[in-house]
Amino acid sequence: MTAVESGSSNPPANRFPVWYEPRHVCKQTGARLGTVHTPHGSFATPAFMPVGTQATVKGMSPEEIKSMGAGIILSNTYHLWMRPGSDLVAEAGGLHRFMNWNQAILTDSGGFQVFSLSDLRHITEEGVRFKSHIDGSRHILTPEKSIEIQNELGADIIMAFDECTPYPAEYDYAKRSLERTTRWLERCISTHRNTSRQALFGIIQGSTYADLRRQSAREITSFDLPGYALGGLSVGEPGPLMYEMLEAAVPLMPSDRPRYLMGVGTPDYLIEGAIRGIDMFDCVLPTRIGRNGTVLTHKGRLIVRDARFARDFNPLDDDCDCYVCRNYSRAYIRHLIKAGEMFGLRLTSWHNIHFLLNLMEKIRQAIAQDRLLDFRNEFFERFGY
RNA sequence: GGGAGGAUUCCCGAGUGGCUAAAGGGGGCAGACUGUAAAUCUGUUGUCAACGACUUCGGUGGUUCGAAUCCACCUCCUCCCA
Repeated sequence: MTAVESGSSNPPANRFPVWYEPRHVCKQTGARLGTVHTPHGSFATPAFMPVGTQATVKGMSPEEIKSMGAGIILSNTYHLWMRPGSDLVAEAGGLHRFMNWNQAILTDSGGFQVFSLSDLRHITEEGVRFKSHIDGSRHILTPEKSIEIQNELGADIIMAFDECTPYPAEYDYAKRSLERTTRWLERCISTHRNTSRQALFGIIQGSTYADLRRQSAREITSFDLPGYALGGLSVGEPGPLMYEMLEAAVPLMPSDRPRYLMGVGTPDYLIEGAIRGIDMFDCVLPTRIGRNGTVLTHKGRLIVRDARFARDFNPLDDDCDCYVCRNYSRAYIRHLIKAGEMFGLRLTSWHNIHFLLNLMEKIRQAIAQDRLLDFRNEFFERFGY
């Protein structure tokens, strides 16, 4: 349960463009409260990063995302490479200017697309050959190419090109895959040009095998990088198995660098991740389930599209003070969704993003007060875990 | 007034003697969604005491072992000619 702090750094971490400033460690859980500094502002951790794959958090304006308290968002190398092209983004003055977001941005390397576009790609030691999901054209994404693209895009944090291993994975495959991800990291590091403005994070793999997670953590953290991530989790494995992997890997990750758990997640995973020493999370969940008619509430998920809410004039969550809950009812939002009105999708996305950002704020407060375990129990009591 | 074509399960629309409770859409209902090929996908959608039974394809009456499908008449709708 308690994340072990280890590996104090000798050189100061703030020699990187992105660096972790510790604030407090929860006496009850070992969870970390901190601040991550970037060339485009700082954000408090543990932090949730809304996902804006195609240089937009679907349905939301940057101003709206910012007003909810997000200090950093994600975007995606593969998708921006396919369309509109990283050269075009560079010509626009970089991703921040292109999309009018002046706070921090993290770009994923395309490693997740190795996983999610598995029918359209082939992996070799050199890299990954893709057939474009847009027009079927053939492309090869290598560690070098991914970093070149990310250098052009200009995000504050860029990710190493990895293989997001699917679940379940055979032990031998998971081992070979993680070792290749380590070799790819070396190539990413030697390609990375803009080291003064962009921080490259390495990604720990190892599937659901604790010893492989430890092996990967040792290999990846042997490179002196501004931050480290855990990938290949939350891809279908049972929750307790993911927690086990965190407990295996996190203690091997340096305490003076941000730790990022990729692709997570649900409220319970966010809390459990924070308890185990994670600082950064991202997930498409709030926007995706929002567009599909589901909202997060303090009492659990609620499919507001369902008929039983047709005449429910209460807010989505009676314990929420977001713009949506202050102004609109379940009945109205259900109506918009049933009628195919885009505003409905915006409202559910809005509320869901707010819900997770607000949850992170509560987690940070609980850490500051050394009561994150109590908070977890109180939250789960109502949320239904 | 004459001629032609239609009426199918919530809607649109296939089906033209048994394999049809009836294709396919839409709509409805429910579920899923975790570094976004997702405003997507999946299931379900006559009734019931429900591994079986019953009632359905405008109405009535026939033909047949058997009809949504064939025949007769009736009702309504659309189109064309006067």
